[in-house]
Amino acid sequence: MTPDLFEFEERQRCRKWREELCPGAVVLHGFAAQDDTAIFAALHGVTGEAAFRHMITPGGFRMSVALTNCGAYGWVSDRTGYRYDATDPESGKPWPRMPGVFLKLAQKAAASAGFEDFEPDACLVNRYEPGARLSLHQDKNERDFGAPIVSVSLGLPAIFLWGGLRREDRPVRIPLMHGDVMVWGGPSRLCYHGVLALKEGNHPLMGGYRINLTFRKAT
DNA sequence: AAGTCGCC
DNA sequence: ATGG
Repeated sequence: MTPDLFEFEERQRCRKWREELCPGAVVLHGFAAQDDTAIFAALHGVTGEAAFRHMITPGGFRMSVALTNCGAYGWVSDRTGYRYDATDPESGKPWPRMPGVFLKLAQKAAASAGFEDFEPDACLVNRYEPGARLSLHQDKNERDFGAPIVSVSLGLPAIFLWGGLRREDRPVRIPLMHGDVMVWGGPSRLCYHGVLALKEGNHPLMGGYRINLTFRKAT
């Protein structure tokens, strides 16, 4: 198959995905770029209180992505399962409070995508190093799927995988760069998604990492 | 179960 | 290298 034909078919698939599989998902290119130094400073505050760690999946595997949380609730995984917890299992203390710059950014992005009054109570902070990946999954540990998901990309670029509502739906590849924000909710709230293994690189602000902030209403 | 592997 |  020629590259042109491949690109044409990929475009067709993207259109089908937008219109049929995941309506309501939005990519806001560069939306967070202007705030990146403030976000970076706030991030240091959060990770100083609750360090990145590699959680264990119920299957007993170590996740390649390191994560921590801020906000009233944090997403945790161990051999017993996935859940939201108000305390950090590493320290027994509450998660760091959600920085104002995080909350405002999430609310502004949600509103831009048509979701007014987004009140996230959980912010997952994912750190990808080269080789780290996230296989296809749904965000479904939240109590109420009425609220959207807001996902902020910082640092090294990554290829995001956007699937449909069924695991068998072949994902579309979406390149995400520093400052890009994705919002999905409504009919696309439970779409499968993942991230391909991160490539090596250097970013002026984030160095050799990709940081992803994911805002959710957990309760 | 948000993982990894071997095989094709 | 990629994907089932």
